[in-house]
Amino acid sequence: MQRGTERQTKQKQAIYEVLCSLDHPSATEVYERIRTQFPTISRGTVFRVLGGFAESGKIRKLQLADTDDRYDPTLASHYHARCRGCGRVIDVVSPQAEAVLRGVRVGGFTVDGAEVEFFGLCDDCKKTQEEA
Amino acid sequence: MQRGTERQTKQKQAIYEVLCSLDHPSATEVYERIRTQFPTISRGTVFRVLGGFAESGKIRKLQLADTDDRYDPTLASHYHARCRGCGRVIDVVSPQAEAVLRGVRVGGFTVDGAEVEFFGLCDDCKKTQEEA
DNA sequence: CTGGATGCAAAGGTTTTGCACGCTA
DNA sequence: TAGCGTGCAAAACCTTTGCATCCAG
Repeated sequence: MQRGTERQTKQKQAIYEVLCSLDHPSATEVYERIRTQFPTISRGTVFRVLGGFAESGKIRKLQLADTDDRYDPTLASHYHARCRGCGRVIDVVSPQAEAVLRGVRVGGFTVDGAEVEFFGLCDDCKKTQEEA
Repeated sequence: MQRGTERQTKQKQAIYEVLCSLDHPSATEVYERIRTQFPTISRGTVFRVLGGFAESGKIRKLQLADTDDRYDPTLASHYHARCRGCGRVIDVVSPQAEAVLRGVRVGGFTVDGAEVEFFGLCDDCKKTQEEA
């Protein structure tokens, strides 16, 4: 009956820092990157730590279409836009959308949250596409 | 210069029917189910056919959080709610949310679509949880 | 007939797990 | 010192692919 005492370790700290320095990275990207300064860290640890952070609410886990899971250290409420061209993920803030979504009622179901993923093309990819 | 002539086969037909008879199934669920009436069908075929349907726009491919890809034969615009308890997926229709999301502008990005996933508990799971 | 569609099986890639050892508190 | 966290490696999963064969058009 002992409360899960979360322990502070260099690995956790490093993983969190790397996460913040990258842009919506996947677990593998964090792993690759952290490996440069922490050659012995294991994939399993990265997945476990990231998963733990997400579960405890310290970070967010993004499960977007057509790509592996990504992690986001930004906790403030926001959505995401994903470029169909380069896969880049951009943060989207829309208090208006938030308000409307919060008001949506689903029969036989109690809603307690919603995620939105926008699709489209970022300016760079759009330009490239137009040139072609 | 020959247009990709899509061929009609019993497998495709059966896969589509099974998809309609199940509730937002994953490719594996479709495979298991179809196997009862089509013992020799292969996993690869189910994935290929489902993927092809999705790409051609005949069905929708749902990539929801914490679960494998699911397929939805309903093309009319709608969103999805996923029960945290049993994982059940429920269709959600909200013209209002749709309208608002269509109006969202993202800097440096051209939005051409949006998906929404609601989270919560279905009545059954809510009841079960309250009893505990 | 012809080329797309299947079946089969093996490969791929991501995420999870079991275990023994190490290290934080 | 106790037991959570880590490293390592194998397992589990879902999905994709290569290739020979089959069959719809």
